[in-house]
This record gives sequence, structure tokens and C-alpha cells, in this order.
Amino acid sequence: MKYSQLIGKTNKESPKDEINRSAEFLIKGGFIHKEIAGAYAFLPLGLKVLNNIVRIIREEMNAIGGQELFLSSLQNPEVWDKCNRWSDDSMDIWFKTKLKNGSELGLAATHEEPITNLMRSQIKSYRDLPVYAFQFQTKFRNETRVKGGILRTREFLMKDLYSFNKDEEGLNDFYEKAKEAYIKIFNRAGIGHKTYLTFASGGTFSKYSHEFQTECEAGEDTVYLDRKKRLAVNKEVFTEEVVKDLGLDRENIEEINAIEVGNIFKQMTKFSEPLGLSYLDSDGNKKPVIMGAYGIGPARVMATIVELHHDDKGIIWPQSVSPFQVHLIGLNLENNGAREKADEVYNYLKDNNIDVLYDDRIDTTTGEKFSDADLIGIPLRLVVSKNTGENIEIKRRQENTVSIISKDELLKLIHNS
RNA sequence: CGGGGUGUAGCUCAGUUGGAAGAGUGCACGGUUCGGGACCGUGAGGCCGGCGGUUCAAGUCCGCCCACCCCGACCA
Repeated sequence: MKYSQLIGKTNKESPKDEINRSAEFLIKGGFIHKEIAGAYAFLPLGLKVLNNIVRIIREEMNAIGGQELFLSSLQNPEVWDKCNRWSDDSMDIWFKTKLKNGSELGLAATHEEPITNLMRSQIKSYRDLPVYAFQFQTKFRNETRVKGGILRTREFLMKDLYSFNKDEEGLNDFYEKAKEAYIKIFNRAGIGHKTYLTFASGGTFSKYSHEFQTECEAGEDTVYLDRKKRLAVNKEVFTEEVVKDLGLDRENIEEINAIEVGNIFKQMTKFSEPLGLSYLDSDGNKKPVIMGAYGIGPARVMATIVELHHDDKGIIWPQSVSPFQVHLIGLNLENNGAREKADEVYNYLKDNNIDVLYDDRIDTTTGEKFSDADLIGIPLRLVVSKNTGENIEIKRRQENTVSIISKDELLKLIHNS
């Protein structure tokens, strides 16, 4: 991709209102655009990052047997009514709308009811179980207050997986698998070292649910962390009894701010019973399906990555989610053949399937190009200029030293990074 | 939803006592530069958040509304 053609130019000034570093850099760097409070457009750079995060999540969900599907955003109030969640008293974050004929519709705040209802046509027998369905879908939540750029919005992409088992044992097994998958996801996304399994309120049917909380100043959650055991407890359930229950030592517990990047719930029969999702076991007995729900917000993960990986100049993407593998800067492009030389390197990289952002701007100073590269945060920076001869300069975003390498060494170095 | 703050050029902002709409940056054009946002000149760009009021006269004063940010409450 040639930077001169890219939608989403960097801005020299930081946005006026954004306090969070992630919001500041993502807007300034041309990754996202605020449409209204709590609703953001993703520009090409931002979408590439988001898609990389989605890809990681998808791979890990497939690996534990998830099947991807795609539910609708417009929802039928009837199924919600059966679970007593249509009324604004029970769920006050609804966005509701109407058909031309006046009947009401809901804009998906979550998909538990619709997926449960859908599965009634799929699950009849114990032979149909277990089954695991997931999707990446937009959620609409009429939050009274949004916060921190894309950390908390009213419209956001969510990966939600729903598990359907014939008994609690099956649910528990899968629940542990999902836990492991989540740990892999956050490790691959570069935030695993600061992400902790956190005990949270379990709701009606189980003692605890689990959240994945990433330690971060910008986080809006308060959790109590045992760093050695890598276990945390959300403030909302933090009591003496819970500390004892989990075998934690009060002495080792510290209070931290954290971002909730994922959560997993055992829902048991909370939705299957009211919606009539049941199966016949081998004895012909009708039993309710045992469910669980597993969520991750990719855009929130994206913001969290930025919160954890940046310096004063900008973002430092982990290679796994970086919008491009390398950022190629051509300098002095208007002088004797420099353009041709830079183009040649660009084409060479593309021909070898390297995803490259090529700063081919002519009337742009060196400093500006370097500053933009620092802001955008692609982990490998290449420079071709009159000083580099037949070679290429390479520098890692998080390091200050440059080295000069030959074109032959280039591919190997990129693949090893 | 309670409290606080802010709305003026694409962006960041100034605008005195009510008296001709401004700067920097970005953008376009011309020229000098060319390895860390360099410089000179010319130019385009405005519903001063909206509605109403006071006044000879409102970006400026008054009222109502809207939007955005921050703190708190809330967050299956």
C-alpha cells in the first residue's frame, strides 16, 4: 500500500478531547474516526489491525471446536420477552426501533436469546450435543456514558461464543478449554503478560464467572490481584469469604486498574429453560440444554494493546496484529533514480508476499516521514535513500539503532521478526 | 442520571469594554531545501454548535436546547 493513497492521514495535533493514549494515537494516526460519542469508524489501518485480532480469535475458537455463524442485528422482542429481558426495567441498555407498521424491534445488545431460540431447531437429541457456535457481530448498547475512545462504546464488534452441552460436566470441560483458548488469544495479541484470570460475579446459576482483566491505568475496572498466582478478584465480589474461598493470601493482594478484555459465563439453563431448548437423552427423557457464553471485544483488545505498547511518539504494534509487516520509507524520491530504487524495493517485498506500507510521498520532509512511522507503529521500518546505496536500512520500532542490510538478507530478517 | 468543563477555518487554538472574523498548522500554486515535522511568497478555506431574546450594533450579554470531554453512579 502506498501511503500517499491511503485513506487515513496522520494528524500533527492531538485530538482535543481524548485523554486516553489509545484514543489519542489511534485517532492521530488515522486508524479510527469518531462519528459520534461511542461510535467509531475504522479506517484502513484500523481495520487491518482489527481484522488481525479477529483472525487470532477465530483461529483459537475454531481450534476448540467452535463453528462460526452470523446472527442478525435486528431482533425479535418475543424471544427476549420469554426471558424477561425485553423491558427497559430489566435491561436498560436497549436500543429499540420500530417497523413501519409500528411493531417493536431490538438492536442486538447481545445474542443469547436469539441463538438459544435458533438452536431449538438444531438440537433435538443428545446426539446433537455438544455444539459450539460463535460469531463476530455488532452489539448496540445504550450506555449512559461512554469512555476512553474505543475502550467503551455504544456500538462495537464482539466475538461471542455459545456452548451447548448435555450436562454440567460437559460444560465444565469446555469452559476450561475456552479459558485456555482465551489465554492463547491474549498472549498472541501481545497483552498476555498483563492479563489475569479474574473471578467475578456469577449471576443466578453459578458462584463465579471469569473475566480476563488486563492491568492498565486506563482501565475502568478495579480488581484485586495476586501477582504470584496470576489470579485476580473483581472489586464487585471481593470479600473476605472469596479470598478464603480462592486460597488467596491477603498480604499478596494489590489493588489495580484493569480493562476487561474478555469474559466467560456458565449460564446453565438460564436461557434454555425459558426458551424451551431441550434434548432427549438416551433414555428418552427430556432435559434442558446446559449453556455457557464467552465474549471478547476485538476493538477493546485493540485499544488495550495500544495502552500497553506505546511510547511518547506513538504506537508500537506487536507484529501479530500490526497493520503491515514493514513500513518502507523512501527518501529524496525526486532525485536521480531514488524513486525507481524505492519502488523496486517496494515491488520486491510485494512480490514476496510481504505486507508493506510504502511512504512514497514526495513533498514531505524526512522528519515528517519518520514521525509518522513512529506514530503508526509498524514494528519494522525500512529506509531507502541516497545514503543506503544498494542496501536497505532497517530499524525496529522499539529500538533506536539502525542497521544496513542487503536485499538478500531482508526477507529472512522480516520472516524472523 | 448527578457534578464539572468545552463548542470560532480540516486540526489545535486566540478573540480585550458589545463596534470590519484572527493565528499556527494542514491544504493548493510558485521557489529554495532534503536523514527527525526546514524556509520564503501567493491563495482557497467561516451558519463563531442551534433557536430565541436584549441592543443602533452580539463570537462577546441573557434564556432554552444540542453536541463533545472528564469525574461519579450504572455496566447481561
